[in-house]
Amino acid sequence: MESSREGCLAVSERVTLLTLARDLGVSRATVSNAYNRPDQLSTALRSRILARAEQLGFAGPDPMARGLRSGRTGAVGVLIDQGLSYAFSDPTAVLYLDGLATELQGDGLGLLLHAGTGSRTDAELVRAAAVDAWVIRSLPEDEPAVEAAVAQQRPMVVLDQPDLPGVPLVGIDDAGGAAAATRHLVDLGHRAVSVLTMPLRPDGYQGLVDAARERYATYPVMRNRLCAVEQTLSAAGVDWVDVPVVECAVNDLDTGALGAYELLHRTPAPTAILALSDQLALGALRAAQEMGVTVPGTCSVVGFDDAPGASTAVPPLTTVAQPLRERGQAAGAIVRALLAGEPASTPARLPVSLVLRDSTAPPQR
Amino acid sequence: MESSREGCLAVSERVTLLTLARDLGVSRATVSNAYNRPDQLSTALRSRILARAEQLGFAGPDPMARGLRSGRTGAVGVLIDQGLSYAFSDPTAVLYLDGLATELQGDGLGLLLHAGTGSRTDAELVRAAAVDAWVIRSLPEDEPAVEAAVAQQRPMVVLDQPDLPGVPLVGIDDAGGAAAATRHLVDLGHRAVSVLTMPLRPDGYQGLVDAARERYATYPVMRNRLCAVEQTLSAAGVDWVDVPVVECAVNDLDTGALGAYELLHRTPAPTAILALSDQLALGALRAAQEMGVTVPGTCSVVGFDDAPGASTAVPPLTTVAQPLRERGQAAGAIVRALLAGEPASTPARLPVSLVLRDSTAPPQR
DNA sequence: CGAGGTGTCTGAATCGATCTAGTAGTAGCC
DNA sequence: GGCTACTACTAGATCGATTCAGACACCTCG
Repeated sequence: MESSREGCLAVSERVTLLTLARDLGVSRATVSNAYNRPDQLSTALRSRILARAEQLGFAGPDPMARGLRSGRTGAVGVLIDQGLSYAFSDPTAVLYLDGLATELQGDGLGLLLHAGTGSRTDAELVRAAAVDAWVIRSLPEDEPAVEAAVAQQRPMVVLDQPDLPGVPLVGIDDAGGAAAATRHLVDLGHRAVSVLTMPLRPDGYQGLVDAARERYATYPVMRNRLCAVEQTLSAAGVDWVDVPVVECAVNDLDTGALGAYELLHRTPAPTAILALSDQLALGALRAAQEMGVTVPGTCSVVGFDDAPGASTAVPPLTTVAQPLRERGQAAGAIVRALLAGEPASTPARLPVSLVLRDSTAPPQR
Repeated sequence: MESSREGCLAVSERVTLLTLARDLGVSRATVSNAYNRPDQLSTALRSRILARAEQLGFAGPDPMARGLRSGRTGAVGVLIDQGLSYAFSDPTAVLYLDGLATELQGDGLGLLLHAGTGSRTDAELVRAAAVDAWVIRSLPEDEPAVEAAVAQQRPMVVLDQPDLPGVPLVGIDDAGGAAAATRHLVDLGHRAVSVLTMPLRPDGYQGLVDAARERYATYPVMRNRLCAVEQTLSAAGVDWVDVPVVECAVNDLDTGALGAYELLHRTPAPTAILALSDQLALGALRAAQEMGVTVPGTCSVVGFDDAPGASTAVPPLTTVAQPLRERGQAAGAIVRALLAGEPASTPARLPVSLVLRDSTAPPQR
């Protein structure tokens, strides 16, 4: 018998498995088993251990030590772009996170959020993060934080972009969706189409996009969608050099409105604006309203995502619908599979569908 | 010299500090220093180590082991209620998280999100989470996950509720705000006031609140606000038993509308609805509109929070403004201080202010 | 009676780093 | 030469658990 006099709550030392074991005169292994393998000891001893642990203020095995030994932390790293404020303000991002969290919660996994804003320090944070797996959504191809995550050699899933070799990707048929939206406008008779795009590079650029910038965009999703738009328009006899493309530095309503102003002020005025996200499309609706441009009378507007808000916009937005929450769940399911040691059943790209509402119509003559 | 033949990328074994040290013929301490204390070794050796590490695919010291030894993980646990989907859909919660993240990002801390939904398994997750500190927002007093977090004996900060002994709390003057809003209605001449409240207990109850439920609410913030409303109305000569209070099971627009329907259908009809959150107030606006009740003509509506959306509502909402993002930042600052070993400078409750807009007016005669 | 089982519990190795104290080696200085 | 000062690096203890291979007692069955 050693010092520990009676059951007083000693303020001094930290209580560990060892402390508890000594106090009770059993081995560390037994105390560990009391927590992790109830079948390995008598229920009597187990409850004695648990009771004493409670008395001494022992909150259970140290998560860090346990993690080191067993190789699991119970956290999945989530890499988002632009910082949390942006991620939370983008409804499509919220739905993704929600789907992901829902899927992982069942396995007792929490989400460790980290931003990838292009800075070196982000990469440092990622390098130092103790997670079981990484889920990355919509980051540019050359993001340092992504490289840091890849270097950790842990299970990993990417949503949308970037496309990393050997890493399962959950994505949609971007080209198909963009083509369908474009074709819809073409079929209505539009030829003076303008395009509003999300960032092509994370450099804060706002304004008209030239061919070089388009070709060397580091966000492959936007590259693919733009490319599909170009092809579809070309096939309809519209020369791509005559199609103004404005890049919005931020994917939100205000910036979308800003970009739309620029497009609507050009001559000849566009008869249709094809926005590559609903946030931008909603911004375009607002800009049009403020400029007295009727939609779809004077100018049609098409979005992409079918985010919440698209259907209740005025007018309701014609857009390319994609399964937003389901994508998050799909990513979560792959993470679970990978952590369970199963091979990732990389799903095909999820299908999209054009939803026709009231923001598009044939051009006025 | 041992096996490791040349610089080939051995697929087989995991590379650790030790592997690398052996490979280079230096000690583990030196390799560790190459990463953590560049000043402790010659730059020549350091770059040799780093180069070789890159070759062997060593991504830096294992975060878990480092965490065990140094007692830091670089993650702050965030406990939210109702699951992520809800947290992300509530704009006040998003602003809080944004402020918190902003404040912590600088110190290289990530956010580990966990939900406290009242279930035992949540508590297990919390117990097993490797974090440096906990930040809790708006959970009931008897939440098991909270107890689990407290038991960990780590630095901790609470936002709004619950009020835990010895734990710094960032909050606002709830009673003052509620009293101001009530007084405003009273001063306008309202006597038939109805109240719409957020959950008093996390049991999903929806409907009229009786005295017992009000008294034994496990969400102290709502308890306090209701209490202030009661006192202010009593002082104005309105008997509290005549004031219908409807509890909404979820703090969102739809549920707020539901609650408002119930209130507006009662006789005598209220001349004013005091909603204890802006989400509920916005729901009330919608319900009123759908019922053909004009606001503020037939019925005034007051909110609480000044959330985004309050000022652009139709009509713009009179509400109690509180510094939403700043609260998150304040919580983050306290966490940083605690982690730095400084004592928490518990701030006084942050001030609120009544913002008068167009949703309130004197009652029609 | 001995072989085999079962239920409990222990000892010691191990996870992969950090950190303190300390050893060489070199240089400066009187 | 002898002393201090400084740089560059190392050995070994340590963080707090998990886990596997037994040890021991007791029971059962042929």
